[in-house]
Amino acid sequence: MTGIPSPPAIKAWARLMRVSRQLVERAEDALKDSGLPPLAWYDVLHELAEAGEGGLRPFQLTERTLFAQYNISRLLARLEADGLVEKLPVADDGRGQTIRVTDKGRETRRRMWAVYGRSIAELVGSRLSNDELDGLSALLGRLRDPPALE
Amino acid sequence: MTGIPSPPAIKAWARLMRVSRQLVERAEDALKDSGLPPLAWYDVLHELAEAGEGGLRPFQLTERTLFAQYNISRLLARLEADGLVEKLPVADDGRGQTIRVTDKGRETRRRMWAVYGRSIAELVGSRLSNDELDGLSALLGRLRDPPALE
DNA sequence: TCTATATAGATGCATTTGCATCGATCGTCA
DNA sequence: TGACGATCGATGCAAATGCATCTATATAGA
Repeated sequence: MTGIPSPPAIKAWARLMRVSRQLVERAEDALKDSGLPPLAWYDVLHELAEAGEGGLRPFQLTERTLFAQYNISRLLARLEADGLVEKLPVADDGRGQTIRVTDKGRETRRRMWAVYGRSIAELVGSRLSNDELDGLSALLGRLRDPPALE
Repeated sequence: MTGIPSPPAIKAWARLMRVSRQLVERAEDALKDSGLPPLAWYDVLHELAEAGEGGLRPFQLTERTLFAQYNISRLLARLEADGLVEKLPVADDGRGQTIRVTDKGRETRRRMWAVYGRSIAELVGSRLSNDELDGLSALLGRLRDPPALE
């Protein structure tokens, strides 16, 4: 019975695909134009900054960011090469490591946010009222996996 | 003044990014599990099927699908290698070509839709009412570029 | 304790993407 | 007509991604 999507479902899906791609592209372009790293770096730096001194394990980053494991592994290698994060051995698990953001990483994140935040404000904040934005968040929240109760 | 995004804007943006990535991933996985080509192929085959016998020029595909020019160029090469599309010289423009979907391409699209459509129905259609879906489409429509009047 | 299985993270290899640029043709304007 | 800039589409090369697999450590069970 749910085999064939209804026209409203198709339309909403199509818009979601198109708009999200467009917005990502715009935000990426803005970062590039400012000579800053791509969005993926921001996502990771953001998570690490929120985690604070304790840092995070790579597998925790894969959970929170939706990036694949091997993707995080190599992304962290690049971030480390740039001095934005540091890898620390973790005491009670010889397999693992803890990733902590460095001062330089924090600074990079700050500079990225100046550009990224402006993109968000322009692309989304200026086009919908706060009530509409809340409505959008609520609808999107229902599409999450697992479906949250909200 | 629009430099710093409001909290509702940030939340809506974050959900949009996360949900859209999650949904794409789910849909891609479903196609892969059925041994079918990726979503990008569907997008192109869909546009070409809609265009009918007249076909489309590659640059028209880049406009409609948001894929970069070089991306379309290589995607078409793969589709042609698989016999899903054919490239025809175009009479009044020696630089260009017309891309037309083949019967095999139409058949592949049909088989992809059986899976893709089910994903849409499950991931979106079954989670929101038709009114909610329409509301979502309307809100997303306001985020398009250029901002449509709707 | 010893073995089997699961988990953390890295990596070799193939494919895809991004970027810059190229060759070819078109359209415009002198 | 001839020259010049713009447009169409392809491609070489570097970087990123996907996939499968690997090593190392941890955990569970006999």
